[in-house]
This record gives sequence, structure tokens and C-alpha cells, in this order.
Amino acid sequence: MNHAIDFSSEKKEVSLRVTSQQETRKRLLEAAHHAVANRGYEGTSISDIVNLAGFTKGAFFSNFENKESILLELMRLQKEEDINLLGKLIAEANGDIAIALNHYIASLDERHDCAMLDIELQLYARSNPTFAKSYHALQETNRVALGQLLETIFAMKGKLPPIDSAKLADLFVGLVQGLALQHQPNAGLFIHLVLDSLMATAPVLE
Amino acid sequence: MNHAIDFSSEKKEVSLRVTSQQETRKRLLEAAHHAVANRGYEGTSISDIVNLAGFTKGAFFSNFENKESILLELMRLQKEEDINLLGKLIAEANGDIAIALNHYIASLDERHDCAMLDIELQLYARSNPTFAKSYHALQETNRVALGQLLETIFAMKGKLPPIDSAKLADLFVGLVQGLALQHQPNAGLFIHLVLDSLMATAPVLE
Amino acid sequence: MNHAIDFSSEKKEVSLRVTSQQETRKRLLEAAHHAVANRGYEGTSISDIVNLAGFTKGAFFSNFENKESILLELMRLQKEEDINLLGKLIAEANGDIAIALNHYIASLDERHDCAMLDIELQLYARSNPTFAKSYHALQETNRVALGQLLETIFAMKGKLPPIDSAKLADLFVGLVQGLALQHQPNAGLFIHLVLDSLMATAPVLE
Amino acid sequence: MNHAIDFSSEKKEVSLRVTSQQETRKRLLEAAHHAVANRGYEGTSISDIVNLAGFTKGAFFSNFENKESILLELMRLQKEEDINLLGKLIAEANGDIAIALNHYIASLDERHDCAMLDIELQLYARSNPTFAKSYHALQETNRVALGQLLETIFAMKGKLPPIDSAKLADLFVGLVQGLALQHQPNAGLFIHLVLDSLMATAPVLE
DNA sequence: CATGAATGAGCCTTCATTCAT
DNA sequence: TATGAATGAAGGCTCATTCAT
Repeated sequence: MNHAIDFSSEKKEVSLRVTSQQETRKRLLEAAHHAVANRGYEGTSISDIVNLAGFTKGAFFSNFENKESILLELMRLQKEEDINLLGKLIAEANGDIAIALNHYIASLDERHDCAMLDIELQLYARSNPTFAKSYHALQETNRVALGQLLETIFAMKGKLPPIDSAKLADLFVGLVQGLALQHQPNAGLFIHLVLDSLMATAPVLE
Repeated sequence: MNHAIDFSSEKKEVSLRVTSQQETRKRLLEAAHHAVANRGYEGTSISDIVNLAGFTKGAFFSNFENKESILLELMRLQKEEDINLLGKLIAEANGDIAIALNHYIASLDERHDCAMLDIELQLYARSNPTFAKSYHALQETNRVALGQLLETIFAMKGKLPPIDSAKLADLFVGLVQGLALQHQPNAGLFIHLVLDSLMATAPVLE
Repeated sequence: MNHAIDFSSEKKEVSLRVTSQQETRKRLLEAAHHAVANRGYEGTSISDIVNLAGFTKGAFFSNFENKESILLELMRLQKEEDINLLGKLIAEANGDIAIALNHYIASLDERHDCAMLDIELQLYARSNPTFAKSYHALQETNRVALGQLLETIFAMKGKLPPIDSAKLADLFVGLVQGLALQHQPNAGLFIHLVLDSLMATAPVLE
Repeated sequence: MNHAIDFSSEKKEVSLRVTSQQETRKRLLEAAHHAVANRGYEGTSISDIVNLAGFTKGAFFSNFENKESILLELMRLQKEEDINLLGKLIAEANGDIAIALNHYIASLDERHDCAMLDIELQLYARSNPTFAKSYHALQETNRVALGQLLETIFAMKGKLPPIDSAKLADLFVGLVQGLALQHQPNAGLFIHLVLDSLMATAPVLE
């Protein structure tokens, strides 16, 4: 589920290859994801995106209304993917929720671009109330789901989270983003450490 | 030590007042600090800065070589201030290091602009290796100081940090930045919660 | 002979109906006529035209070589129609040429789009000598016909036009276009007023 | 009062010459006047204007907020000039109003660019209600002044205008613009012809 | 023939930077 | 030193045109 793209493909190959619009759109989104995660929204020009994707500017505007709209789309995909990933990991864990969490944390390291994109989305939301509204609405879904997952894990150990589960999710997300910002190589380890000690010191359930 | 500026001062007053070059420079830096923290580096134009400071573009280029150099200066001041603040709190705590930490955490909420600026500095470092080098060098000093402070606090409770003290500082800083990014109102509380549980579960010293 | 088009027809109906190429071409021309008359040549995009006509861009380029060529065609049709209208009115007037002129003037109000298109054609001719040549050639035919009509009318009142009949036509056309430009609601009245007073003060024939 | 500019000056000379901002603004306005009159508003790019004036695009935006605003300014100047010219001619005529009118008509031939600009302004007003409002407000002043002038001239011959004086002005302006559109070399003559015959056939005053 | 995605030139505009004052 | 007009390189976006389907 890593977003690193193989940008080795040449423009020539691209124009020879039959690219359906869906394919074009997907490639533009991938390129935008990569570029925005690495250079920021303002630091990424539409030229950057289309060059990375192997297209020209016109292709961008055939697929997106304007620069902001690709960020909105990126946000939707990102949040959707986040939620789906969490759901899938829980489902696959077959009841062993701890495994789901382990996998989720492990995936965070592999999805550094996603964390950076999320930071950019958050920053962009400052300057755009409409965008902020969409962002926070989607974020809320994720927050609740993650909160429930964490609460369940606490419960499995017979513990009650020390704070409201949604707030616990906030703390978790904050930690994840802050560590991503530092390119912290030990992010997963740190997160485990924090969660484990929070769990160890949490009050016993009932 | 809050960077909120009083922008109520009128341009007229400014030109009447004799503004030494030092004063001009300081005001430009304050304005830049505020603007960059709130709108990002790319989102802040030199016009924004000089308007906020009550000057014109010429004043900017009389005091700074270019746009990037004001960010470098901002970074130096920011890191210097961070280190000084920590030192001062420790000194003022009169041996009760825990109080120093409490004050430091309490100050984080009041210094949201600083946290946001730090995030911007971190992001800008991505695109500029020279800048990155300066940034990380200064950051390292802070990291070590903070690490030692944390280690001392653990020691006072007879505990050994579960990870290397510098890494503990990384974790701390990551958490602080991540929560700032969210405008998390419970940031201080969350940080205390994490530190307390880490301390509680840490191995006993010796 | 008004060019207002019924744009209520839906795209769906269009694609169900078998549209011969002639039909497609005609609809595109009508749409272009309307759009150019109301928004100007530069202000009308090919998208505007095809949307108005219920087609897509491909249809446009299947029927016209480029954007300019539809204007050329529009010009041909416009001038042809002008001439035919004049001829028809004269024929229908059954010898009473004054009635023909009255009808012609009355028709001007109904053909505001045509007058506006003519203005656009005239303006476009500035920037395109080839186009200008075609335009003026066709215009000349009309000018002569109109001049003869006016001369005949003067003659019926026993008068000689105060200026060369072709120039009289220029004056007439100028007045018509200038009033169209203003969306002058009294255009017909003004034209009659001018013609009548010119006729009243014209020298007696022979 | 002709707007034809000497564009022979080279860019080099310009940058050597001390150009005050007022001078720059004036040159840009002259260039825009010329370009818009000859190529239309849509057909004139900001590049065209600044090249003609011997500046770069940045100079344009240092002097005008955007492309539309230079047109607004052009309109103000144009209408102001129109009104002033009329006023001046009347004043200079020393009671012989007919001379004022003669001069006014004579000036029309020399101010072809102004007539063409006015046509562009009129056309642009179609697509911009705000602009249209300003335009028509200014136009109204001119219309009334011109109407009174015409009425006075009729009165001097002991005649009453056959239509309301403001409408007479509309007719006059319409004729002027229509003839300008054709680049009619005999415009002045035609206008005199029309006015004279209208006057000759007008009802006697009282 | 018609579709509509992609191209690419060109447009309006912003903004860091220069420089004469 | 501070001013602010002018520069010039990008950037976002539009649109006539092409072409595979």
C-alpha cells in the first residue's frame, strides 16, 4: 500500500501506451501524492505533477478542475484508504486485535508519504475553510474508528483508556504525524512504547 | 516569550518614531515569525511580512539578503530561544526539575506560533540541504539538553528512561509538534499523560 | 429569418435523432451566430459553440477547418441572406419600393443578432486581410443593391440622392450598425427620420 | 488631441530615460488605447500593451490592478476628454455654436482611435454589468451635453429638433460610431449632411 | 462522422529581487 | 537605510487544435 511510484517510465513509452483517462487520472494522483508529500502543496507546481506523471499541463486540466481539486481528491483517497486499511487489518486479524494494531503501526513506517501528505492537508486546511470542513469531517470518521480499535485493545488487556477513546486517537495521530515530520526511523518503536506504557498504567476495567 | 505581536501600531507612528536598524530588523523578524507560523513559508510573501511590520520591501532587502535568509535567522532565534527557555526554567526551578518540566510543557500551549514555525522550518529543510544542516545542528543541541532534562527527571523518580535520552527527546518533540499541528487543545495534558506513564513503566535505576 | 435558436432541445434527443452532417453543420452555425453576436468572436470559445449546439468539439472540427472558418461561413451566409432579404422584399412589394424599404427597416429590429454579428465580422476583418477581402467583396454587392434601392426610392419622390447611391448605402449601413451597437430601441424610427429628411431636402430629379 | 503615439522610441532609451511612474502610467494608457482601438479588448494582451509602451509586464501590474482596470481608466479618460472637448469647443466658439459643432465633427475624423475604443468599451459593457453601469453613467453626461448643443444649434436656425434632444444625441453618436466602424473616410461629410437635412426639415420653433 | 482526452502555446497574474532615488 | 517602481521568471489556467477510438 506504499505510494512510492516507479517514475522511471519515459514520456515516450507513455504516449505509445494506450492510457485510458482513468489511468491518466490515477497517475496524476500518484504523482501529486508523491510531490505534495515531498515538496508541500505550495511547493508543488502543476508542472511538477505532470512532468512526474509523464503528461502535459493540459492533461491535468482535463482531469481536475484546478490545483486545489486534486488535493481534495488526494484527501478523499487518503482518508478512505486509511479507514479501509484499518478495517481490513481488524478483519484479517481474526479477533486478535493486537495483531491488527501491530500491522497498522508497521504500515505507518511504510507509508511515510501518506503521513507527510496528511500533514500538508492539515496545513492547507488552515487557509481554506471549505477544505478544512471536508478534511475534518473525514478525519472524524477515522478518529472514531481508531479510537474504538484502541479502546478494544485496552479492553483485551482488561484496561480502560485513561482518556476518552477519541482523544486517545488524537494523541496517537499526533504522535504519528510528529514523528513522520522528523523522518523518525524509530517511529513504530516509539509508538509501541507509548501505547504499551499507557496500557500498563491504565485503570483496570470495572 | 510569546511571539504574538501588537500589530495595532500604525505606519504613521512608525515613521515618526526613530526606528534604528536593529528595531527594523526585529520588527521584520517578528512579522515574519507570525506570518510564516500562520500561513507557511511559501504562503507568506515578502509583501505580507513588510506590511505586517509596517515597512516597505526596501526595508526587507536592506536587512536580509533574500527571503530564505530571514527564515534562517528565524530558525537561529527560535532554537536559541528554545534552549534559553529550557535553561532558564531549570535554573528557576531551583533543583526541582519536575517543576521546570511542568513549566516547559505549560509554555508550549502559549507558544503555538513557535511550534508551527518549527514545523515550517522542518518542512523547508526538505528542500534545502544547507538549511537542513544548520537546522539539524541547532536542533541537536536542543535535543541533547532536553534529553538530559528528561533523563534527570526519570532519575529523580529512580527510573531509567526506556530508550536513549536523546531518542526520548525526539519522541517528546515529535509528540509536541504533532499535537501543535492539530491545534490540539489538550496538548499539555496529553504530554503529561505520556511522560507519566513512560516513567511509571520505566525500569528501576540500577 | 430571425436567428434566435431554440436551445431547449436536449442533448439526449439530439443523439436519438439522426443528425445528418448538414444538420450538424447548420446547428453549429446557428449556435456560433448566436454566440458570436452576443459575446464577440474572441469571447466565444469553440466549447461555447458546441455546447450551445449540443455537440462536442469533435463535431466542430469535423465540419470546420478551424475557428476562423466558421466565421467566414457565417459571413457568407449573413451577406447572402442580406441580399436575398432585400431581393425578396422588393419582389414582394410588387412595385411599391417604399413598402420594401419599410419592411427592410422593420426587419432590422428583429435581426439584432445579425447586426451584431456584422459588427464582429467588421472588427475581425481588421486583423485578417484575407478575411477582410472576402468580407468587403460581399459587402460591396450588398452596398450596390441597397444603393440602387435607395436611389429608386428617391426617384419615386422625384428626387436625386444628395450623394452617390453607394455612399448613401454606406451612410445607411453605418447608421444601422451604430444604432445596433447601442441597442437603440428607436433604431427604426431614427432611420426613417434620417431617410425622410434626406429625401425632403434632396435636389429635384432633372 | 489625437491618440496616435510615436512608438519609434526604443526600449533602451526608455530604461535610460528617467521615467516617473506618472510617465509610465501615461505611456501604458496610450499604448493600451492604441492597441485596444485597433485589436479589441480581447485581442489585446498585456504583453501587447507593455511591448508597445516599451516596458515589461511587471510595470503593468505596478500601475494597474488587472487588465480590466486599465480599460476602466481608459474609459474615464475617454469620456472626460469627450466632455471637455465639447465644452472647450463651445467656449471657444464665442457664441457661434455652429462653429463649435463643425469643429467637433472635424475632430471626429482625427480621433478614429477614440471612436474605435468607444466601440470596444460598448462591446465590453455587454459582458460586464459593473463596467456597463460606469460606462452608461459617463455616457449619459455626454449625451445630455451633446443633446443640448444640438438643440441650441437647431434653435439658432429657429428650429425645434424633431425628436427629444437626448435622442438626437443618440442618433448622432450612433451615426458617428457606425461610420467609424466602416473606417468611413467621408464620415464628417455624412454627419453634416444628416444634420443639415434634419435641421432643414425640422418644425419651426414656437 | 462524432467523441473527448491530451497537447501546447499563450494568457493573466504573483512575487522575489534589483536599483535609482 | 528605506522607498517603491520596474524586472522577469514562474505559476495557474484557457483554449484552439489533434488524434485514437
